[in-house]
Amino acid sequence: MSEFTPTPERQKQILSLLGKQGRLSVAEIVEQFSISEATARRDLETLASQGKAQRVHGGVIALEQAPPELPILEREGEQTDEKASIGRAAAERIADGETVFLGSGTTVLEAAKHLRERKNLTVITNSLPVLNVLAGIKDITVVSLGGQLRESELSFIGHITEQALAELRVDKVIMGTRGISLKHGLTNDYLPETLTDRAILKIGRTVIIAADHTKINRVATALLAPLKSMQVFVTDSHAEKKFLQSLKKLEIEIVIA
Amino acid sequence: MSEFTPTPERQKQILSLLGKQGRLSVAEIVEQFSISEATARRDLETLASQGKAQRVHGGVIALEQAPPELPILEREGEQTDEKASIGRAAAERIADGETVFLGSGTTVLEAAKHLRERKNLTVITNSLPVLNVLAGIKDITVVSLGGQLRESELSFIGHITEQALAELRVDKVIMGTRGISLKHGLTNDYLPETLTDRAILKIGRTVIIAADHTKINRVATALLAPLKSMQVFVTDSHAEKKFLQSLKKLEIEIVIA
DNA sequence: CCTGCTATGATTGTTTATGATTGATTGATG
DNA sequence: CATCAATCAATCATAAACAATCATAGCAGG
Repeated sequence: MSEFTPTPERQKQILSLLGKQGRLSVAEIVEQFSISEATARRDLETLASQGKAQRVHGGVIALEQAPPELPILEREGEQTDEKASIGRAAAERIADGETVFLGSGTTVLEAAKHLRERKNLTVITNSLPVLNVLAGIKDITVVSLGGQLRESELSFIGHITEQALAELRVDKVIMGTRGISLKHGLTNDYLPETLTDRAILKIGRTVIIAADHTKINRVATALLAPLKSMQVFVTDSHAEKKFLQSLKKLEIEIVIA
Repeated sequence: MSEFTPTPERQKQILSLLGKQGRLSVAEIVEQFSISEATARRDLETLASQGKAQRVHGGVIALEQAPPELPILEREGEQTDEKASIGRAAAERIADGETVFLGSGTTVLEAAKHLRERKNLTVITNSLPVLNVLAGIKDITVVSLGGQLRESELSFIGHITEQALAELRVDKVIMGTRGISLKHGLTNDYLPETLTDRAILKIGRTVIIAADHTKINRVATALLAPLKSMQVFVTDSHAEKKFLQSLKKLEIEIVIA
């Protein structure tokens, strides 16, 4: 893979780290990015001059942010790189002209970002962030399931959601999961969402599950569906080989992002 | 390998690679396509000048798609002050604990902003901006009608929307309008939305129409509803007195923001 | 065959990003 | 408030990346 990290890119990463941690020392940056102190300071100087961070002796601190950090936003940032490439790989399974359902979660959101250049696409979703990412894009018809907005995930669930699902069919479904294991299949951790998610799985001919390696062999509280309800599994290169082998035996296609 | 690749084709491939990796160094391109650095740079220059990639020292990075300015956002700014105070006045008609429907449009969006501090409120909406304004707020239950997203207004319309409406009833409806006249009543300018809007008017016991004075005596293309289907009209102080008098005779409550 | 055009690659001097060095500044600690 | 280690700004050196220029090869049209 490319180790090429241009300066603006690195500064963005610093900013993102800063957002997560609230503050960063020069030393931390030096270590994290393998750059000299001089460069680290120059980056901080740049960010400070752009008003994106506040410089202090020894490092930087994040600016006070007005909008309350929503859970889904907080979670963004963990395994960011993996999630981005998984999302990208999942998006590549979608062709121009198709109708696709996108579920909630940060990985799926990454996939949505990469669908913006598709032509003549119809996207159905129950995720508010996905709606925002795809709203107003030419050549993409966006359909939202309605329903009650679940705060933590910013996704719609409930009776209205399921009623809307009953009217729709799609070529492909891209969903995330909280846990995937050979024994328990796909699991979630919020029961009311499970009913909605099950309904979603049924409307697609091809189900693509996108999940980074930390989800593997993990079991969340609510059983969602057996493994065989998915056709494609997209994950990152840290995924345990043995697990992937077992999936292959179940005739599930494996994509390593 | 070693196929001849015409220049535009190669540039497309570079773009596609960039989409997958997020960033590309000149060196990577040189290697991948067996071309000289000069050519690689020329390609990147071309792509950058077309706005398809962002050039940085050492290579390029993928653009983060700056969401195109949406019509509704552009429209924000006209009569901003009036709309803000109309929105506030409309929001004041809503009490803690009520269930309210918010339609689309900038004036209603202003009302939504002022509902954020209400307790135990249930808000139903078909407007994406309203969803975003109220998402994740404690003490507010947010319910979205689903449906097809109408680009220009960022509102949901269509069959799914109306189906969801059939299941819901609210205490109060706050809506905007494109035109309001004594003779033609409330009018809109996009026919498919009209059906949805009519359905919305039916689910509320009290209908509050919020519209600045420029909408008065204006007639848009699609007839929406007669004046008597609204109970409260909120407008600004520039509204024509005679018009307001006539509304009062129809037992419509007038609120001047 | 020539002529002009385009894409390319090589060469050049210039600019940029970076890391090292140095002496100044800071702020913690006794 | 004096001391000292940490941190800093300023400067310089260097290697990588760059833009500009020119030369060449391939090709189209006359």
